[in-house]
Amino acid sequence: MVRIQAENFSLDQIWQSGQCFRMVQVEHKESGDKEEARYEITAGQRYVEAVSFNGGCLLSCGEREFEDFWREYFDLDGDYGAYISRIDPKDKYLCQAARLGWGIRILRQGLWETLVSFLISQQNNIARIRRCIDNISRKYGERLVSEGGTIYWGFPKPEDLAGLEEDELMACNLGYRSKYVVRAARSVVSGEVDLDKVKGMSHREAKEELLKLFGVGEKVAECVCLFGLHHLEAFPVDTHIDQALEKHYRRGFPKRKYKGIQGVMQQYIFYYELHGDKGVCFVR
DNA sequence: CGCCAGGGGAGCT
DNA sequence: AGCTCCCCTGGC
Repeated sequence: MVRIQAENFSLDQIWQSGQCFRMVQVEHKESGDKEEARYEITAGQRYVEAVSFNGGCLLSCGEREFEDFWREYFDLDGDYGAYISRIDPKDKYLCQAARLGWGIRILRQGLWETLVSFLISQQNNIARIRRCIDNISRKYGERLVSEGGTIYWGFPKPEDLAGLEEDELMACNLGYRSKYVVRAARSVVSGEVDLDKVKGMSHREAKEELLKLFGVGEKVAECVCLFGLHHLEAFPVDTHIDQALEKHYRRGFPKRKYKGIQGVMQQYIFYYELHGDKGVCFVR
């Protein structure tokens, strides 16, 4: 077991931020002041179970596995306090958003995995996105067993999907997005789009490269850059963000002020728009 | 059954 | 840049 107790880190908020569709909340208890939740997290070919409580969380892995993978995955070396301190105190809206989403981290998810996830995300709701990804993992991913004996499925690799018919993933409930995923897999396998090269590119270059893929537009490309490449300057604009900008930033979001970390601010806003009305505010 | 929304995109002008 | 049309499911 590894205990994570860091400033500006909340597993619950990360889950609620909806950036990872392979993080599943399996239990949620609330009694008085205490709040506790259990999660199953799959990333790439790895799996871990987690319990969150007021003040931190526990991971079901050893120190070695944690240092090897999860520390980076959760972006625990990022200084989110520094990001938050850059927020303009006069921007009450953003201050409040960050006050609510103080524990969000931009997870460092795998590039291919993120690409497929957000191809599936378009015109789709989060519950179904999760189901879709679970379906393709079960059908085309590798069956693996955790140290604790839990069976889980790794994320299918491009080669696992490139040979399918374009509509074959409809059986996994992807709907019309099936051909986006299959074509993306083919483009990657053929080398038409080299994901390893994309990893070394600037944000502008990477985005341009991703936009070559059928089914990848502006919004999906920015999401892939933010969550799959950790380009913190990426600023995905979906329907929620668009509405928020309309309401609070009539002259456009002041990206200059937050140069290099616009993506973090985007997450605070996104989270606030989705959960702000529920009054969710975990005690620090 | 119809209607519509769900973290858009392609293909036009 | 803005507009239309389109794709598939699930909920009502």
